[in-house]
Amino acid sequence: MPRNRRPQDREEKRAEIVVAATTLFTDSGYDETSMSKVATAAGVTTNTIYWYFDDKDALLVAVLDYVLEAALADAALEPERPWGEQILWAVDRLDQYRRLVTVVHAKTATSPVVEAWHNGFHTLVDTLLVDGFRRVGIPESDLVPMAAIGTFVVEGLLMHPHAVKDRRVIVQTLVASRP
Amino acid sequence: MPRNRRPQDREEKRAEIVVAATTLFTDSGYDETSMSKVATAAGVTTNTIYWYFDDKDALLVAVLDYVLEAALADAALEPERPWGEQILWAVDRLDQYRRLVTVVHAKTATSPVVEAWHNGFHTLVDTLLVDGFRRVGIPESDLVPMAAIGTFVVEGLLMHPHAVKDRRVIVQTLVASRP
DNA sequence: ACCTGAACACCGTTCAAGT
DNA sequence: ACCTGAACACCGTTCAAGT
Repeated sequence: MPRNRRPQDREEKRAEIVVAATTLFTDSGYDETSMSKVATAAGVTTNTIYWYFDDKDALLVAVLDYVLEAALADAALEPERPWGEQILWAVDRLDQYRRLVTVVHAKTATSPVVEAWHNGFHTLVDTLLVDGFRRVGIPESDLVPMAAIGTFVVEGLLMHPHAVKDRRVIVQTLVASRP
Repeated sequence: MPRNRRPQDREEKRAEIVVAATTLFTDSGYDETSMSKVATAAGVTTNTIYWYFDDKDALLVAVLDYVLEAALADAALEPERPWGEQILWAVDRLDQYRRLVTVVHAKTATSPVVEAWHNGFHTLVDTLLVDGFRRVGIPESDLVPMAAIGTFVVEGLLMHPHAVKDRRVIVQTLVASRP
């Protein structure tokens, strides 16, 4: 058995746990999903999870990484769109992860590892929003506050259910607004 | 002992529990505060709390009501201000309750009683924002999406720490924006 | 290196029993 | 009506023991 076989297996097993946790966390919620439920869904024993992850927070971060990576890969395949459509696409794409969005904000206050992920996520989103607003002609001096407002609108739409039509009106109003 | 003495006592005892829970929930967090900690702080036994509240979620809602009522009473005492200053005052006033804001959003998905409070809160905030934006001359047709954006900005500022100065720039950009 | 059975301390909640 | 002691089922996490 070659030496590089093992790490391969380890990654596969780890991934199975992450996939199981993703489904449960997004559908039933983080607090509502016990480690033993994740274990059962992944076909392992509860404490086996602790061989792969430090604790439940670390498993959450792994789920967040997994979900974000998939969304970014999807985004790369998508055609260029008008700026408003781009934002709406992202909101639609992330809509299924509402429960992750709320739990990240709640856990950020107490879990350093979740807080770190949250910071990195906001840095990424901020970069994307600054670029987008620059492209539609927002003056350089207003880009930072506009990106902040954009972030809050995207998060707000993810945290509060809205009809697809209402989302559209809100986002169009946002991208059409000028300070 | 007159018959109306009892309800008085009951309210006092209930209020003591709410005050104790408010401090603990806002400072240490909801999940991090056990019912037994609330009980100790309030000088009662754990299960006495269940005589006054259905469960931990109901206690959270009582805390939310208490905190909101105090903030509204404060607001009534405040002088009229320019629209942007009004929003900034509210953000400053509610800043201490960041942890309540995040936990409300997280629990809304699973607790009907928290969800009901959350809905009521948004109805209230929406009314205030529509009025405010109308006063600064936003056309009637844009009031609804602008109020939604305003809500998301206020919540976003409460959920993400910002320097006071950055808050000001963001809110000023918001109120100066026109679709 | 990887996995498990059994335990630990703690949690929200309940309930029979007291006054 | 109000409060308690004691219990219940469950939780995240640990650890000695196995392979």
